[in-house]
Amino acid sequence: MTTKNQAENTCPAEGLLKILSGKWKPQLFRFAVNGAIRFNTLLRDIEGANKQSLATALKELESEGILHKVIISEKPLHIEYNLSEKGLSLVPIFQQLEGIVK
Amino acid sequence: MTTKNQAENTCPAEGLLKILSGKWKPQLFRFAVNGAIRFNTLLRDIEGANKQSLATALKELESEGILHKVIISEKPLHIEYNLSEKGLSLVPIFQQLEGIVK
DNA sequence: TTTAGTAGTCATGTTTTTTTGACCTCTTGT
DNA sequence: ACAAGAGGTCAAAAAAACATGACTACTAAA
Repeated sequence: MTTKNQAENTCPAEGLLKILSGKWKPQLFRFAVNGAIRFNTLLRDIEGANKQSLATALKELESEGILHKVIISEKPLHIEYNLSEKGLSLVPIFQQLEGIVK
Repeated sequence: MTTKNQAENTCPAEGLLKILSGKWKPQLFRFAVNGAIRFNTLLRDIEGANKQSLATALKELESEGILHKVIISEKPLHIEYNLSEKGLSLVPIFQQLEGIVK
């Protein structure tokens, strides 16, 4: 008995799962769901988080097209990260996952 | 501006995400979706996989209630892992994820 | 009795991820 | 001029995840 020779065996969801499960990523995602997020605010609000990891996480979520980096050129010029379309499409998935956890 | 003081900040989906994203886990899951899986068969069929990691992955998926370990006391006695109810409920989530990857 | 298959464990080593702490740039407030 | 906040980077260390190889126990066939 052989478990189907799906030799070329890369689960399509795998990459996305990895991206979403890195340290701090789920939190970042959740914060982003209810509004734009900013670096130093996150650093203050997520206890235990550190610059480097947040920077990496944001960069990865951005490069995966889940967050958009926006430079707000106003009075004290700052940077915001918003959920993209792709990011939004993940919301129901998180909700389902939360439903399953119970 | 403070990103909502959801100080006690554990994303409910986080644990599940982590469980699903460990090495070989997505593959194990996929194999399990189309039928019971067995240790040595997996070891042969998943190229690159090693005993230790498979054992750990199976154990974790089992302890999370995603797989059930079944001892088949037949002729040459062996062990099978099947998707549980919880495991089945993850199937649509994987499908959605696959739809998003594109 | 030796070999082969199933289903692992254990100790160890390597690799990858995360964390720490120092440093940098730019802008605004005092 | 200097401090303080925003938004980082870099090198190095610590921690977590993965891989390797040796070994175990049981069963069955040669």
